Amino acid sequence: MLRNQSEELRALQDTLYFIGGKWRLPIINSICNGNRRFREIERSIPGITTRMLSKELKEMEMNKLVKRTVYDDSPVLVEYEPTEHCRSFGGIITEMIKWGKSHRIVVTKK
Amino acid sequence: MLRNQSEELRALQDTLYFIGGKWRLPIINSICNGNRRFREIERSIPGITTRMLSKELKEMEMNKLVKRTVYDDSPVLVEYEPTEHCRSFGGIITEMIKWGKSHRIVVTKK
DNA sequence: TGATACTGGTTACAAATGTATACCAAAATG
DNA sequence: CATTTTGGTATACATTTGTAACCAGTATCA
Repeated sequence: MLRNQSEELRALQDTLYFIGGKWRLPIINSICNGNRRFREIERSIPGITTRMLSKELKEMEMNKLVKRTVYDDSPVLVEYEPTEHCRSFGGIITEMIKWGKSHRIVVTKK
Repeated sequence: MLRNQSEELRALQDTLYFIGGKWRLPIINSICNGNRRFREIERSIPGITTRMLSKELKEMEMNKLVKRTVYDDSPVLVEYEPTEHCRSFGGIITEMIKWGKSHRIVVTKK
């Protein structure tokens, strides 16, 4: 065995820790696909609630995954933009979309 | 925009649903790396508890991700083997290991 | 001129999920 | 004969997630 398994496992667990729950990646995907406003992102992700989106966006801002800008026109306008860091999940997301597409029958059978 | 975004999002969410919590992928990884026995898998994943491993393995058996065999020598010997389905997560795991390795500094800084 | 809906969220409570810890019987090891 | 290993289970507790209502400010519609 040439690969360092425990190093790989640690990298895998780090990534999973960073990705966290079930909403982080869909949100990253939505924002990277061009959605910018709170309700726009919310509507683009079936099943998410205001509470979870709000919570995730806050954490993602702290982790420099998104940049939050408030335009103080009246009414106020809030915009979320992806950072480079945010886009670094592209490979993982692509692989997951690929898996989901080719296993759709299996998943929906349940 | 040529890609079908809502179809991709659905595929992504299906995959996330299937992967579930934070232990499924490390377990798949461990078993695909050759670990076969309960305590062996447990020891190979830092942080996991007996309860979570037991719970996950049960679900994974139902979802045909692993094959559980009981060899009734005395003492009893239980073996978990990966199925083809299990190995289909290879691409996702590889991408996650890649991400974890290249972002280690960022993650450990927290 | 109200009534309704949309903006970006917050709050309180319930349900689900995860963690910690102890425990089990049978067999092997020291 | 005491400890360790096997493959787990049971119980209690903590954390996370989901449900639902609500908020002020503005815009839209009849």
